[in-house]
Amino acid sequence: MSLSGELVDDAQGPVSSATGRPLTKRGEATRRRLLEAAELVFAEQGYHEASIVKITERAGIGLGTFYLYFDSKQAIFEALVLDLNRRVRHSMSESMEGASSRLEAERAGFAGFFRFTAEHPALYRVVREAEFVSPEVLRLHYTRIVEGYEAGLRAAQAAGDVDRALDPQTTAWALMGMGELIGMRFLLWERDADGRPPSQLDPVVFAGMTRFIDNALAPRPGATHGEEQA
Amino acid sequence: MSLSGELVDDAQGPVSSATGRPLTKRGEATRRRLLEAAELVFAEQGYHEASIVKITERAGIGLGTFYLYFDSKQAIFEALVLDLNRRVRHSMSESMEGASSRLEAERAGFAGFFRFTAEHPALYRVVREAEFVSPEVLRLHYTRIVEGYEAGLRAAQAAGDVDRALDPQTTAWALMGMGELIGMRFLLWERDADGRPPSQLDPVVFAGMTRFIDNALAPRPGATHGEEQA
Amino acid sequence: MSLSGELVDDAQGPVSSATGRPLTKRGEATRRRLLEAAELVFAEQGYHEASIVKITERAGIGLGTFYLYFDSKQAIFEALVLDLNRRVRHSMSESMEGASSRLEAERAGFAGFFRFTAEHPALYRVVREAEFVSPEVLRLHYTRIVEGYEAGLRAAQAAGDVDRALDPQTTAWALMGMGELIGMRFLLWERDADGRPPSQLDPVVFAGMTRFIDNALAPRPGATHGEEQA
Amino acid sequence: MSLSGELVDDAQGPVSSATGRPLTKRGEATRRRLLEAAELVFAEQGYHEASIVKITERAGIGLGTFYLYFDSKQAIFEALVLDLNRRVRHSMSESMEGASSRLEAERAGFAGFFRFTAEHPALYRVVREAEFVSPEVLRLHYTRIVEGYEAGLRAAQAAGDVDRALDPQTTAWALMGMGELIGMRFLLWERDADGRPPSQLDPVVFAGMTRFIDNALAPRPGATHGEEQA
DNA sequence: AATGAATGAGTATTCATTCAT
DNA sequence: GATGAATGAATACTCATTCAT
Repeated sequence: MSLSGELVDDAQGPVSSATGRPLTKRGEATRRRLLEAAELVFAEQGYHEASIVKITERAGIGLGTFYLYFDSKQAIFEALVLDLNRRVRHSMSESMEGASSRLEAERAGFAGFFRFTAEHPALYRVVREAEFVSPEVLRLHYTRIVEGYEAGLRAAQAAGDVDRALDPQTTAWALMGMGELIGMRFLLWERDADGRPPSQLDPVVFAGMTRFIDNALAPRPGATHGEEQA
Repeated sequence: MSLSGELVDDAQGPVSSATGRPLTKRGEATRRRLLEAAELVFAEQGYHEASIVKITERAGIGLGTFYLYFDSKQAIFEALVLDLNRRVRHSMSESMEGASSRLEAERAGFAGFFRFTAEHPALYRVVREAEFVSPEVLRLHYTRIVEGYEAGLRAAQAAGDVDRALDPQTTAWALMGMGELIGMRFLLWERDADGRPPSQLDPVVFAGMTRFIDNALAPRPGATHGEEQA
Repeated sequence: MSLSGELVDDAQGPVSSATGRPLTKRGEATRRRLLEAAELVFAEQGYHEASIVKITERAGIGLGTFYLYFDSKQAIFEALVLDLNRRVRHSMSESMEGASSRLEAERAGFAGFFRFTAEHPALYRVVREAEFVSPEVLRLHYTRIVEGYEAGLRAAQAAGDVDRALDPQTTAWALMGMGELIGMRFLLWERDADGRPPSQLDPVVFAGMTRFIDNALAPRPGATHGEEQA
Repeated sequence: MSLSGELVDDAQGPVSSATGRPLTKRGEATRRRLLEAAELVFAEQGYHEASIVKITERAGIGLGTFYLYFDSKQAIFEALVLDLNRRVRHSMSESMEGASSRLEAERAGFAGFFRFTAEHPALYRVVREAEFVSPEVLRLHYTRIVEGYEAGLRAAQAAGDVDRALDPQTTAWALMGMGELIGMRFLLWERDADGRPPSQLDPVVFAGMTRFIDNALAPRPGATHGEEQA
């Protein structure tokens, strides 16, 4: 009911909301402009303050045109969350490429996450409001990111790079939570002398976080093999 | 603009919103009923779906009466967040009393946080929506909790119970984020076979989290004295 | 689904659409003004062209107030049809009082029907559009009137005043149809030299119709006893 | 204002709505498909719920193409009413052919009318809604049918087959009204055990109606020659 | 101290019609 | 001849807030 239509991730490319037909090149461009405008408007005003009129004005298209591409306000919101999710994960894996070690990769992933957060404050605000607008899509968002962490952790544990006594799922969610609140506090709330948001995390904070994560994940000499689990 | 009136925490007790006079005993009770109804309604429906009519009906009070106690919908929302914040911190310090060690206390604090979260899902939902409704009060909420963590961490570092290389502020926000997402994922999203939410954290998860925190905070043999800081 | 709420005919008096409570005297008056405005607006513009704003402006009350009394545009429409139905039947039975014979009463009933039609062209237009807006209420309208005719016919047949070979139900619907189209053609479509609608049926037409009905209903010498009936 | 363009009955065959030129054979077919689709859509949804998109989709034709054949939604509606009117009158005269007497013909005409009504419920719904969409075309519809009745009645009166005291015009409208309401009640509202509409009038009803008409029209021994008129 | 009738600004959504291709 | 993307005017309905009682 809540998810308008299915949650399929545009596997075969976007289609017209009215006719169900695949979009022409012109249509594709219009849809993209709507999504970009929506990102800005939702980020600035939040879901409820945002309005279709504001979005279409920002996109420079007619009001009615909106409904050729999205069924409803909720529908574009969900499409936007999924779109941002895809992009943040892309940003994270890009950062991780070429890392020399597991831990290095984990760190790089975080850096990618923070970079994206700083560049797209929308992601943050939009996702938090999703809790009430579209719980399913919110879960999808978190779960997809967490699954990436979790897979990395399991591999690192197998390789002996990460403490085997840690529960990978719990740990993955813990890392997700850390990233979220630290991004919120030190990127989104912070303002420099000119009142402008920082473009990257303060080095002290980043170092502190790295230390924290390194400590938490490092294999412990005493612990032999994950016997605490379950 | 956003904070209706000041954010003072009712230091001298609540006053009539209309006359500014302190409340009589009867008025006090009416105000309390409104806050309790608001907690339920906001938790179930979220800020925007909630309405003054729903709150007053739930409280068994006339619509007009509402404005004798609160200036606006936003005002009762802010009062509610502050109230919940006071109570969750109370729950945490209660849990920490009688802890034998610093680390023990930290763990107990987390347990108190999760207990409160499980018992008051309202806190969680209400706080997440506060981002858009009243950013100031949201910051106050997080900051107050984090300050507690941070003070504890500094003391523990001084006593040598916690790794001195960790930045206390960063670490405190990291812990807050962990608690928030783990509470969300494993308390609020989880459902047992009967579709009912769990009343406490799954032991595996709690153990995994404890291990994670213990690892992260434990003093490292190699590190001598916080020289990595800034 | 179509009938908003139930079709009960305000047996215990109208209630607030919002709270479900019975109306105060002031509320009662407001509701009456809305119904009167609705009769005019629906009659002039038809259901679809009519709008809540037009109705409330005509009634001289605020837009939002409308929804204190009716759940929707359809709801006031249905209430109006039922109200008009009650009144036309009242007008008909009033006309029939004191008729010296069965046939006389039947004729008087028709006269009452036409009088009401001439005074309330709304009835006619509103009812015809009801076919699409609220089929149930339309059926109720016709059925209630027809039942009156039918009961009269049965009694008259028993008394030997009406041809016993006639099927009372079919005959009742035939009479209803006659009345409707003759009212439409000779009252609602007709205009005098000044372009004004007539306030009563042209005597030629009324006489023609009376002759037609008298012929149709009069007991036939040849027919012995309603053996044609089902 | 209401009649889009003139009400001429396509006397010289349909023309392009855009160029005003007569249609090619291909164009003719497209126009016909549009009218057929319109009959279905208007009948199922009524005028206002119907939309050009629904009609063109049903016709398997591009949206823009519609305006090559009709100026507006109202224009196709009017064309449709006129088309149905032509066909119902055709159906009626077909039925009347070969009737042995005037009264027989009258009865056969009714049978034809009901047959058409049962087969084209569209006629009924579309016509009733026409009251608000296009009053002129509605009048044309009724008037054309009534004129047929009236002519027949005059001839029958001249031949002494019908009571000369009846006013032919009034009687014709009375018959029209009877047919309409009886068709509505016993064809369109009726459903058999399987919920399907009947394909013809119930014999009891038809017999009852025949008796009613026969009574009404039969020459009365007492009445000499229409002296009651005016 | 309490009430609830009245208000009207604000918003999502629909659809007939146009026009560039 | 045919198409369908784009348009924006129009409308039902909600709800925080006021105020007379």
